[in-house]
Amino acid sequence: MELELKIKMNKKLFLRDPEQTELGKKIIQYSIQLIHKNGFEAFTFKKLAENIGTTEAGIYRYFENKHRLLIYLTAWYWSWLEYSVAIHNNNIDDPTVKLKRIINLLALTVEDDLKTSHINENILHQIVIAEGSKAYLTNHVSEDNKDQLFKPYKDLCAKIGDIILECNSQYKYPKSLANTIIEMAHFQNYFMKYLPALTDFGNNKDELEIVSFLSDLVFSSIKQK
Amino acid sequence: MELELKIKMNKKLFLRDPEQTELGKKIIQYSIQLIHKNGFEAFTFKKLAENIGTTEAGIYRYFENKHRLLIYLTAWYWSWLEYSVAIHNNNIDDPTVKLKRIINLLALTVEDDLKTSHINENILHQIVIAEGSKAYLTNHVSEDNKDQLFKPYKDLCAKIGDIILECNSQYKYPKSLANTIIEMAHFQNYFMKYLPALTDFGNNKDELEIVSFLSDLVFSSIKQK
DNA sequence: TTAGAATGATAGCATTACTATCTTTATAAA
DNA sequence: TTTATAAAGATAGTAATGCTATCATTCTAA
Repeated sequence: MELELKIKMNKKLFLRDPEQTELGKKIIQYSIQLIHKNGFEAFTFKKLAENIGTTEAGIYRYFENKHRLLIYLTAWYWSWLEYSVAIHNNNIDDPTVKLKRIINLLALTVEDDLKTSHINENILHQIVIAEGSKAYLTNHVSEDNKDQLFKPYKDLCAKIGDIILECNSQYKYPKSLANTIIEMAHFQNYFMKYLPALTDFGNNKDELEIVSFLSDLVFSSIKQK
Repeated sequence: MELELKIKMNKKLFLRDPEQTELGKKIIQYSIQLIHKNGFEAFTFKKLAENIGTTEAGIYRYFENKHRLLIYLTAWYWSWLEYSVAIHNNNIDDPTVKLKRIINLLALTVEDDLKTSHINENILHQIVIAEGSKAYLTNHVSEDNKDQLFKPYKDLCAKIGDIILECNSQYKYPKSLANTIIEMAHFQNYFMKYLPALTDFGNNKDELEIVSFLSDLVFSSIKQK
């Protein structure tokens, strides 16, 4: 059985839908590689075009600019993660267990999903860790937000927030705690790798320690007094 | 009584010390204004030079590039905040009180410190909220870290971590919790302003709610079982 | 008075971030 | 079979960005 997974993306994210053509898929595939390799600042459409074997103008037919492409990639990732969370929490009733699984999904190394042949989720996860916040930390965040570009991120936060409320319906900050889990899963991972003095995880660089930290943080917060 | 406060900065942050000359101080002063106004991406040395009434090449004598200037500004801010924390917690014994005051300093609107005439701390705080993480979210974070460019941030984290341990010497993640407080104070502020659906603070946009959220998060985590 | 440091003025250059246009190729309907 | 039309290729061009270099001027401190 061979399955293929397609995520429906907001049309404002692109000029031409990259999922619909071979070149489009290559743009996604190679941009993930390149951004991961050189970082978002050093990434240009010219270099991407050279890697793919097409022209700069060709890329511009799909994405307005590299920032839009970054938003596309992160939005795709959050959508995929929400789907992934749904799968992993299927048939689970205990909200505590659900929350723990979410923390695992956020903090542990992601495996490549074979149902999306041109997207390497493992690398995309690393991009989201290192570059993800740049998607919304811009001067045009409000306009982008009006265009619903951050909806997948918000949706995931909302879902996690609901599970937090399932754990404790009295807890006052489910959404803020949800985005704290997400952001901190990524920040601790980044700090552990590149600025280890900022964390308590020493040099063993074990992602399970991040899970422990986050679990402790979350469950002590939402447990009833 | 008129006081002046000077913060000693790591020499690798600049080519020529901006605190030593009039032009240098103007670079700091106007870069804060411009980055705040247009965002870091749209900020260029050319525009800065035009605003100051000097030339692009003149700015390059002080800073290697705009990213170094951003690191300088954030590093300066963290140093100033550590000093500010020290002042506010002077003569306080109860570590719980100290921690609460730190959360207030991080999450509430900062007032301009008149002891630093060319730096508007209120605006700089807003820059650190919106652009601060870009200082270390780069491909050259490790080299920059070797040059100690992030020391002020680390120092502040370490100080906060120590106070967390004063509250509960058994708590396992003082440093990670410290950077969580710092980052989340800023992220919640940013989300409240620009992506309010992500938070539980509704439309009243009261920074005191962030203080409540963070206090709840921190003190439920470190309270002994 | 004179050497050194800082600044001003100007030039130049490779790269980036696009936009435009024209041609070719593939596909699918008339 | 012809004929639209959509996608891609090829090429050019342009303003802005991110620098570096040089030479002249001013200002200050020995």
